[in-house]
Amino acid sequence: MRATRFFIATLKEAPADAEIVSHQLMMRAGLIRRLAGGIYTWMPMGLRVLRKVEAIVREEMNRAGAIELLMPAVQPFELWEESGRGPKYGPELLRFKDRHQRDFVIGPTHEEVITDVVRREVKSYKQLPRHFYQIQTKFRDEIRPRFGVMRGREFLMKDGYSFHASYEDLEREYRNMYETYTRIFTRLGLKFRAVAADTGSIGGTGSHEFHVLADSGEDAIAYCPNSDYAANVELAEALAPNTSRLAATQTMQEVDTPGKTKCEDVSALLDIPLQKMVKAIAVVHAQGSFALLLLRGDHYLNEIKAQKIIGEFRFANDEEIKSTLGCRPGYIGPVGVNGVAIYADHTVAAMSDFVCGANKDGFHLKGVNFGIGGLVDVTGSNVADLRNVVESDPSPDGKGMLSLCRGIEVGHIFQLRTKYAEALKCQFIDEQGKEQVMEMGCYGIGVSRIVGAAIEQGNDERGIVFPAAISPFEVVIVPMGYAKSEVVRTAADQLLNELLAAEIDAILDDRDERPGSMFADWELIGVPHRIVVGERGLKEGKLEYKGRSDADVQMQDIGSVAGFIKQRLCD
RNA sequence: CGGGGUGUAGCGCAGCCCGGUAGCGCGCUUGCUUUGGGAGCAAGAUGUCGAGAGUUCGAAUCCCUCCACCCCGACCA
Repeated sequence: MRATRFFIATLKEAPADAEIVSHQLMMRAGLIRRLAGGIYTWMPMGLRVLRKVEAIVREEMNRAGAIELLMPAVQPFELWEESGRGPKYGPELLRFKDRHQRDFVIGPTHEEVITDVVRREVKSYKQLPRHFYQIQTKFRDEIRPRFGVMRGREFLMKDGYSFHASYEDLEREYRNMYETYTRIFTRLGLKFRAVAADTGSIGGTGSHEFHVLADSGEDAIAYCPNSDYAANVELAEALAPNTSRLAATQTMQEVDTPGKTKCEDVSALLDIPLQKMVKAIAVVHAQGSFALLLLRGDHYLNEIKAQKIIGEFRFANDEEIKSTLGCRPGYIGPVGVNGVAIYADHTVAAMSDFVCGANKDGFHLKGVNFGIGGLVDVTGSNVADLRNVVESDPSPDGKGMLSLCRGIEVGHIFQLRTKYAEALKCQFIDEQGKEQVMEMGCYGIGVSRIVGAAIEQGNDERGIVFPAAISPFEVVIVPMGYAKSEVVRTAADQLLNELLAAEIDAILDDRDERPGSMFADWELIGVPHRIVVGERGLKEGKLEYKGRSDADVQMQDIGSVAGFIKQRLCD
């Protein structure tokens, strides 16, 4: 490829609406342009990246035995009524009517359509198992599209659906996909981690998310460095402490803490460690009853866990707190409250001689103990895992301590079991001639999101640092004075031909720009390898090589460059 | 949807409070010079000031309505 025949659309400044680095860099490098909220054009440079990701995904899916097909983006709404998902999906499902006033949707996912295909085409156990997948544009009318291509409304996704005669076979395919996804993300050159995910109503161990690790990721992940345990912090279990509660040694005492409404402030004022503090969070149940959730001073509430224990709730507002407890938020405590349910985190239940709010503005209590002086003891179902795990909590698999990191969800595999097959009557005849409902799995990869995630993971002050596998070009040739110097022009043209002949995806920047702006452009775009052709080096029969993240250049003999690059790309 | 904010040239912004000539930087066009890290000089082009209605002799500026976009919260690849 030659730059003058391609389309390079770099920008010095990023549009103001691009918030995170990957979005800014994708705009600046001319990979994408915005059409409407959450809807982007993939410019030629960006499309090359997208296609490379797609190709790797396709290759590995095919190798894993999945069969590609392509389903319509437009689906009749009836199918969604049949599966019962129409109402549940709600406004995220983009609906419209055709000229005959028939209801249609633009597909946000394809469980219904694929199940409809399979229920019509697959009748016998002899045709099972089958795994169909497609790489296709989806539309989800997100409440808040943001982060460019990472949470767009229109996006490219690989979605696969497998059908089985037995649960055992579904499990086999699930493991197959776990391994396939691992291969895909490895080939893409990304740092990633598979984490256990919520399986909702279906339960079991049947769901994993694949996260690209990046500090800016939206999800917090807890993992054990000594084992393969990893889970979304939303799910990661905080084990109950294995030490039992110590006997009380102090008597309860009111202390003056004017203006100190945060655990950290009270801890500093009283010179008592945060780990001896208890915070109480006031919530209101769906039925209207009040409850207090007790957490250690340095821990944070996990709303998902709490919801599972106490049911739907919302946070109490200031007036409700005032009228029920008689104080402002910041001074809430569990002592002397009547008719208010108290739920304690495991850690809190094992505490003694602690500090908490006095339910009186400007005061806290110290030397507080469960079962003494107006504080009921907490036992049984009122003690639960209510908090987010923190760094160095014990790993639930008992193999060491947890570490935390952040990730971007780019893949999700799920054992659907018979949820859709049942609703849509997707059945087959088994060996005994009996009609059975198929077991299903589904497996998604956010293809366009991967591009954003890769950039989020690989960038520096100069721009994108692409893994070679998905860079728009593998090598760029930057000539010094292409228009002026015939030696340079000849050498550059010849090198381009050599690289292309060696099946290296190379581009020659023949724009005759000033060197500075060519260097800046290609560093912004993130091409991993660069060769400079200049009269200076040519005199000695040498070309200059620099890797995108290298500190220095190195000189290579003109004849050995193609081989050298080939070697680099294999590393 | 709730809360906050922004719409002025392709991009980044000033002007708005206090109404009166539409402005800056980058980019773009032309010419000359320059050519190993986003060049210099000179000359140009580009705007329904988000849309509509209103107040006024006069509105980018004040008032109202709408629209779009962004940020913070509940979803997901």
